[in-house]
Amino acid sequence: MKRKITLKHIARELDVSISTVSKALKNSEEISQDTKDKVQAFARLYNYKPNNIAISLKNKRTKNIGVIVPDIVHHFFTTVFRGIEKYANAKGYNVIVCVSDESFDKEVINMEMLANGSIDGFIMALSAETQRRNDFNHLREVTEQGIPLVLFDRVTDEIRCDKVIIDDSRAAMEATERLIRSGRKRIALFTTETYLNVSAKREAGYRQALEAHGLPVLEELILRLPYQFEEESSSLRFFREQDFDAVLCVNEIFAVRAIRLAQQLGRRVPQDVSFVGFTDGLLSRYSSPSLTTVDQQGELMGQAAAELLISKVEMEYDENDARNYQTRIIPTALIERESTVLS
Amino acid sequence: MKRKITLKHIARELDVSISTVSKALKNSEEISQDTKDKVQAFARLYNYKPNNIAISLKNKRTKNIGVIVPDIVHHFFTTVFRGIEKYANAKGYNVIVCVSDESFDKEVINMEMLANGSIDGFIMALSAETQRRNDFNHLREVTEQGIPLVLFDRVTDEIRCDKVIIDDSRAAMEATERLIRSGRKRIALFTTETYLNVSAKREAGYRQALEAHGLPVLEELILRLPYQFEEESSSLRFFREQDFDAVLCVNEIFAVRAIRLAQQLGRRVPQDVSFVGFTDGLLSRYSSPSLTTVDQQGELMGQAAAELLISKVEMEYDENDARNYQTRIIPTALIERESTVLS
DNA sequence: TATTAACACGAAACCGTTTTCGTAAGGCCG
DNA sequence: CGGCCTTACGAAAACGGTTTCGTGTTAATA
Repeated sequence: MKRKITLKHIARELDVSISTVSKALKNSEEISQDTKDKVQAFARLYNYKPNNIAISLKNKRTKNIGVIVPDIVHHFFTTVFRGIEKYANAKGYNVIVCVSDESFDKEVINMEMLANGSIDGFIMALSAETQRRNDFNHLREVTEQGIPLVLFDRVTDEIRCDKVIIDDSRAAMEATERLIRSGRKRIALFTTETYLNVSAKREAGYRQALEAHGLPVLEELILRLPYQFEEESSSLRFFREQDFDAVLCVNEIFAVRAIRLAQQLGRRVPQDVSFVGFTDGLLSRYSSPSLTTVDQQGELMGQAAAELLISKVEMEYDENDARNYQTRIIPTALIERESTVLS
Repeated sequence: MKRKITLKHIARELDVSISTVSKALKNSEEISQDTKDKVQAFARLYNYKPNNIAISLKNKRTKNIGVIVPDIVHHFFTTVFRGIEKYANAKGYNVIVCVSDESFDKEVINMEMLANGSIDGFIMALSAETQRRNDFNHLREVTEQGIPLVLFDRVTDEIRCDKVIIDDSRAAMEATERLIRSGRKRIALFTTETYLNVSAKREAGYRQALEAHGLPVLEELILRLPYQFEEESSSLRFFREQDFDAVLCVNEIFAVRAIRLAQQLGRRVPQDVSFVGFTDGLLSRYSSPSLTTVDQQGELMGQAAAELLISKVEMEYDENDARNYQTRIIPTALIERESTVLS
């Protein structure tokens, strides 16, 4: 086993001091060319690489960023992660991922673990439970310590920090308008039961669109489903009891499941009922009929979040103090597919 | 901004030495109860938490594990990751994720970045390019340094280390037999064009099953598709020119796309053609007809990989040297859904 | 020849811990 | 009263780097 070689080893072997080795490897002016050549050759030969941990301790910079997401087996979050990872990697940063599993406690524990020097900053989307409890002390603690924080998608107004979101309400509004313009009159909304900021905003957009076009907002056409549900009884009942000609769903799973149900009940999609979802994942693309959906452009969000974070991390203290927090809004796009009739 | 407090601060404030503070916080016998109370109270008050980096440097243990996967927007890899993360977190480890993007170079760079002290061990699935080039020097380098390595799913025989895989060939064989038993005679195989170990093994299993049941292996019934393809022309041609009554696909995307195509061409699924895929993702579950598929149990794989790695990491040097490398085979299960006729 | 500047390098502090070892003070015993 | 053992703590080394500052040697200059 070839143990990792350190400056000390090189110094001893070449009979010079550690400082000389360190400087020689950085091509310092202070060191004679002879010595530099000797040291560099030796280092190359034994494949010397400085120890990241030691450097982190010295610089008080880890070149790691912490990402906390509610779930990782989730198309949207993985696309965001991809955007983060790409940008971070290009900037020489590594990414530590923690999954909160939608749990407040796990979110807190993970943050605390990472906040003790492991990372230079956080990028995160709040867990459902955190949003429900409205308790953000763990975030406040971190920002008060001067650790940069960027929130994305699932954000809160309670915390002052950089944020990256889509305009959920606007996207929902446009999606709803798309349905209205194609002649739909009784548009249902399938949303989540648990409290999520984004769901609330999408619902607001839906209501706005209906009102703006003089359509009544019918509460009985709003179906609230558990985030992860097994059987279809409640949606089935909804299909049986309600009369509607289009559905806006706050995610693609709701949409695809609803389409299946509609088809099983003999409704033609999109002729009898048309559907629009959120999140442009594999399901939207490959289900049949394929799903018209709001593309949240996760990769762009991730990249924007990483940009904001790293710029804050690398900023000198003075300018950082200016507290010029940004909220970046990533544009969305409605991707038209077979689940809506082309008007 | 409340800066992080260190042992030194506490020591200065309480007018004791750093060593005393350190020992007092660890409840050492050496320190009087009075002093311990004083120190602990102060530490709690100022929310002292030891600096992870300093501890890592001292212990030569980072409590980080490095995970390198070819892709993260990918159902199977995320389930594996979930398994890793859960187990690792429970054991007090954090996970640094790097995406090789199926590129050899990125894989090498990522490994080198992490190998210089950032992590205690690696869990990885090889990139397609690495498998094609058959170049594993970066892995060898890491293991020679004594850094534990666990390979999963995309593994190689060239490297001696722990491995976690499914029995791909057996799973493919069983899936094929399932089709044969339901009376299918001309079974096609849709596999990847690029060289992947797992695809090769699945193909072998497919061939074995046919031969075992006295069916001819028809090379023209094997379609090799690019890993990520846009348009369907080659599969379309295949559907037009070949005669088959079942298809085994090496992943769920190939399967779902093929099913769509079949339906568009007027074939009934599963009556005229039945399909079996690999990977039990959202697509398999929610497409219509839903897809019969081989569940690779990614979460179990991830957990097994993390178990193996952490046990090696925490093992004392002596026992580690025994070189008792394991290859764990995670059982697969064929999940029967609507794309095959129930026999 | 004395002064000085340039050169090339080393000593030491520092980042924040842990841990070994040394030691001052106090009490007990003979 | 001297020796010894506890008790309770501090000094210092160590982990692996970076960086500031000091210094010995040499060569150029006055």
